[in-house]
Amino acid sequence: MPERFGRRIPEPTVVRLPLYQRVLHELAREEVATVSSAELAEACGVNAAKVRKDLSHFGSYGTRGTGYDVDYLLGQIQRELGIDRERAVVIAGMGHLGHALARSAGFVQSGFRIVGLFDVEPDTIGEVVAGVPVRDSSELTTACRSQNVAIGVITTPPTAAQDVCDRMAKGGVSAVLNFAPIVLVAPPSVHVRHVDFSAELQVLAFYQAHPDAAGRQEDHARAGR
Amino acid sequence: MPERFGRRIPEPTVVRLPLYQRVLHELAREEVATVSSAELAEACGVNAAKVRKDLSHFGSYGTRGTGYDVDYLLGQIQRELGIDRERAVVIAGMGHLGHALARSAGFVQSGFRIVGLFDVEPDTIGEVVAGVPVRDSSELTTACRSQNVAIGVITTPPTAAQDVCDRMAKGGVSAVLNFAPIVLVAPPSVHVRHVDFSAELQVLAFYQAHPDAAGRQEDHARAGR
DNA sequence: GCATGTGAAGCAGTTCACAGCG
DNA sequence: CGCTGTGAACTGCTTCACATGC
Repeated sequence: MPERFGRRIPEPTVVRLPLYQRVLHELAREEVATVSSAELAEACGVNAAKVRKDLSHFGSYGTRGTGYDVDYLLGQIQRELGIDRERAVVIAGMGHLGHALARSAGFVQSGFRIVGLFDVEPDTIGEVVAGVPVRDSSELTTACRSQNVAIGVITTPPTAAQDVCDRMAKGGVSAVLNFAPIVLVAPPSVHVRHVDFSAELQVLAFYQAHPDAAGRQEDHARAGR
Repeated sequence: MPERFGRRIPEPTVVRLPLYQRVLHELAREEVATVSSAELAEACGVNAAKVRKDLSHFGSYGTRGTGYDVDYLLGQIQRELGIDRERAVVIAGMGHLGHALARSAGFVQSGFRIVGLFDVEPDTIGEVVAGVPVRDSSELTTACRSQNVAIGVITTPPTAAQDVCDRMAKGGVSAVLNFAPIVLVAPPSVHVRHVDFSAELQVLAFYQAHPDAAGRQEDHARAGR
């Protein structure tokens, strides 16, 4: 077992945790009691050794000869992901994407609660989306501070994104999910992740233009069909 | 120079190409004539050596002592990304996210043209979004085939995603961008990329719960502020 | 002189393969 | 006997450092 605390988890492992979480959740709903690393790997489209190595970073949760107890493992992963405690989220930029995210089920499901929506358009301000009123972006910093916001989501146009990020950081937000196509500059205390649709499309386009250099398409299952 | 053709481009490099493309596009608009790898790296939040290595995979586009010609380099990258030719895209699942993507500027900008929208809800079918009528998902396969669709975008609920993916694959689509929280199984000829909002949030939550094991937050710039 | 292009070194994550244990 | 947990080997990306060339 790796020395607990001071434990340094590889980022690829962290990124796979939500995947394991979702699949285990599904198995739990199907009342499956135990899974082997091979079965879990199959369902996640990854390598079995990777699953075991990933899980081993957090301790020994399995039983040799049997596998992992689904409920217990699920609980451990959720604990690692900090899903037990609820986190306050704000969304800045209530265009189509902001609206879509505000109404999305995925947010609420995993302990994320939307406590604020922000925009600069007078027409949009005041509108109520998913039970939350849209406020003026100028209130962003104080709102984040007073409502103890953990995560800020940026769905503004790229020109406004840096400003909004600054306001969030100033309001004490320490994690930002950025959908604007721009490289954000943030203090080291703020963890930024970036999602870029058109970049994803361009990557797909690249592989279509270069079917030769496709490399292995990840180890995801892709049964003949 | 690496032997052209048979060239195998590392995936991390491919993923950075759209980033370089966007930043170069910006520089071109500002009428900047040349960039050094250091400047481009700074703007992209990556390491300068990485930029040079990435670009070197495609040939020698720079001038020693000077840097890279912005317009020329931009053109080369766009050619590599295959942005020159227009690609037909369909979106399946016209919920809030599907609507948002259909109206998104990012799609049209980079040579992606939406030629079809699909859903199963009778209320939604027939609606016209961004000038494109929503059709019944049962027409997906034939529509993909007849309109020579290159890329399929899946924004359906998770339960419908695999079915929709199968229909796309059957219709000759060779690239899929999946927003549904499910692991898709597709034939090897189909390249699948996955975007998962709530997974991203969970990753952020993990790092908040473990500020110790944050690792280096990428080499992205994060000036003191 | 200055910035590219690139071998070589370094490092991180993946995969193997098997000892250990239920 | 089966499956986990993990050292060791491997693979591949990143970073360094410098020769090369404008």
